[in-house]
Amino acid sequence: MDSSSTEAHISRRTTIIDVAKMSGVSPKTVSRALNDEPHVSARVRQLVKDAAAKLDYHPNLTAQSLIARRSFLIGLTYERPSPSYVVDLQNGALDRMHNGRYRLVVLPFNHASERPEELGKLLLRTGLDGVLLAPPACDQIELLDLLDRQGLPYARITPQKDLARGIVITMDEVAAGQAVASHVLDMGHSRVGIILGDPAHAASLARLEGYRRAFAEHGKILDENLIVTGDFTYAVGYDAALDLLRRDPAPTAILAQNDDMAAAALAAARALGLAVPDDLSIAGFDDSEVSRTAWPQLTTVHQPVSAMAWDAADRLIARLDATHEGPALDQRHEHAHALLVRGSTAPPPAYQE
Amino acid sequence: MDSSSTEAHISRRTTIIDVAKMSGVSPKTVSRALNDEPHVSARVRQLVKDAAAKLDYHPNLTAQSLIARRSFLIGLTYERPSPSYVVDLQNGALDRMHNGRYRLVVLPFNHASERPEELGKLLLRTGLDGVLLAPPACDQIELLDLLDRQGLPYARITPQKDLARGIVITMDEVAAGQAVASHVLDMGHSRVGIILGDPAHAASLARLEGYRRAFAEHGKILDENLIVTGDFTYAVGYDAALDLLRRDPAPTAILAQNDDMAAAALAAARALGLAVPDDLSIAGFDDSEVSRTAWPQLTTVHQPVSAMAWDAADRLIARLDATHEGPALDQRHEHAHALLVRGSTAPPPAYQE
DNA sequence: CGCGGAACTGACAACGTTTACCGTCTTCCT
DNA sequence: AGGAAGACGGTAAACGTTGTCAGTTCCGCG
Repeated sequence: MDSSSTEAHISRRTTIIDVAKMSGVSPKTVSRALNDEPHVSARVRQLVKDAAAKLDYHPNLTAQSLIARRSFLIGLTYERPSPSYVVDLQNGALDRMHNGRYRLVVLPFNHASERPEELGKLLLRTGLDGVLLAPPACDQIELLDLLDRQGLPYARITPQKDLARGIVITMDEVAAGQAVASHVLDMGHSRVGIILGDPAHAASLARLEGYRRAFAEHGKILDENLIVTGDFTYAVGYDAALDLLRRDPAPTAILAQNDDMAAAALAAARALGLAVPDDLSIAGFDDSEVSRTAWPQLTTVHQPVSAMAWDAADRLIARLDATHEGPALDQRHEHAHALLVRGSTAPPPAYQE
Repeated sequence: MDSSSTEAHISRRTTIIDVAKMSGVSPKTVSRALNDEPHVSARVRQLVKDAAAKLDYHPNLTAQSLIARRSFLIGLTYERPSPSYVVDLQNGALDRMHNGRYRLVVLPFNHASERPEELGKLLLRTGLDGVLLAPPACDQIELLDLLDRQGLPYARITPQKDLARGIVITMDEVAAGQAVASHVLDMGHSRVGIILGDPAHAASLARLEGYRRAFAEHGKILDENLIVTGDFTYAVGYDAALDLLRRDPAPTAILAQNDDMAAAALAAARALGLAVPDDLSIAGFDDSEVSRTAWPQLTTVHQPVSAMAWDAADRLIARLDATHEGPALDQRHEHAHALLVRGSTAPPPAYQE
């Protein structure tokens, strides 16, 4: 009647002993055969593998971990960014781990900057072999100190500070910011509103620095009053955009530091009756899904999130699998950004014929 | 010079033995003290805790797992759905596990319907205690058979078939489909185009059944020629919408089976010069992020993904933590949908004054 | 002053696998 | 025939923790 009652029986998982008995060899030979070690004849190896298959035997990972002194768990920690960013990170990392022995544990953690040691405790408590640190955790020096002290290896994805520390996967945020700003300035815009991301992310300031360089390069002045602070979320971005657009005179272009906030600016513009890109140009950042599903599609900067996560996982795993005498691996790798010009940017109204 | 050379030293993790030595009691007592078990005097308990804190001691989870015969790992498997759906699932499940001993391992797997036993092998090989199955894996009977045979507990999120099997968290997809279709029909639409999701997801057909009921209820005919098949992705949804909108006469409303495809329909409508909702009404499904960041915001059906994932994790954990003699828990839980009427739907052109 | 019982503590085995070391028995080569 | 290399098994130990059980201490009470 109750299907769960059947499993109340002795449902002991099959162990290596069972396989040994079935194939008529010693447990140790089973181990050797299944792990493709030498000193096993082809006949016995096949015998063992058949028996294992028939019994649906899967070696107990926990026991293997205990003896290997590794959990084969890699953590990924991030802080409420946009869903597509998270998924890109995960997919990149998982793609690298595919068919490996490692498993990916997700560990979102908010407000890492305010309580780094709490995050550190979480990471330690989780029993990881290594951890992938996305912004802003990758820039929490206190956290890095703790991890170093406890000997937990980490790979940092797009950190902005202390770039000599640990495995570092970067993108030149300054150059990326400069590229998108130059694009807008090239088209003739001068009054440019800026919606910053979360100030806790060092990337926000790096991108702003890029904007400044573009302005300097073009001999134009970046109006500090047109810089407002967001936090990478749509809701706050919407208010920030409304704030900017109600200025007099209003900016003719808005640079948002991620696509979600750019999409919010798009909505704010529509609410005020402004056409994009004819009345107002909007550029985002990240090349996330929303930049493609928005209308018009957003001009943005492609951030190779998946590729960086892949790389981070790759180097972290290389580090974990390295025999300790091996030569130090190069710890740093820089990825290229790419400006994607789409439909949300155009010359300012005055310039149109 | 090379910072990694320092860790080549004996960086043995601190064990319970170290704590025992430091506090001058037996390892067993340390274990008891730290786990807040009885039979330890307050004095000794404090002594041990102090020593543990001073040594930054964290018990080895692997060893604990070995003896508990549990890995404290819960898997989540899903198949390339929209990022916000994945993130909602994860957040819901993680929210339940917060501060528990369980950890969430993500296991995306594509084309589960074509090779269920491969997915099963992956789940088994990963050493999980239990697994959360999102669509369409939750409806792969072959997979459920394999998991049952191996005794791996699972919770199914919004399955459509075999609802008596395992832990089942459902939403009435038929009723949800009926609700959104009724909304559109109520406003006076008759020529309604439909963009189905991936046919491998049983939910696609359930929602369609709901549409049919709404049409029947309103005494209207659902034109089978206006049903096109998508796969839940934006790109395919775009082509499907273009296909529908080029019919003569074109539909005055489109029901898309998820928000991504609805956003694509929005873009397709704009490409053809149609205004939404004045010329064309569009409704989505899921209440995902894109339904809020699109413009106009999409009328959609809220699917309580996070809440369902929370529930799935909750019941799965209850099952895992249950002493085997405990009474059978209720295995089924149904969540309510909610129709969200937003800006993308309005009466058809002929009805407007 | 001794006794019963509760409270506390520790020795030992166990979880399932791999590693180490050594011994035996084939097999095949010269 | 002698010898060497390869194949395999036995036994023991290890990984770090907790369950079992027996032992010790401490207390109040007769």
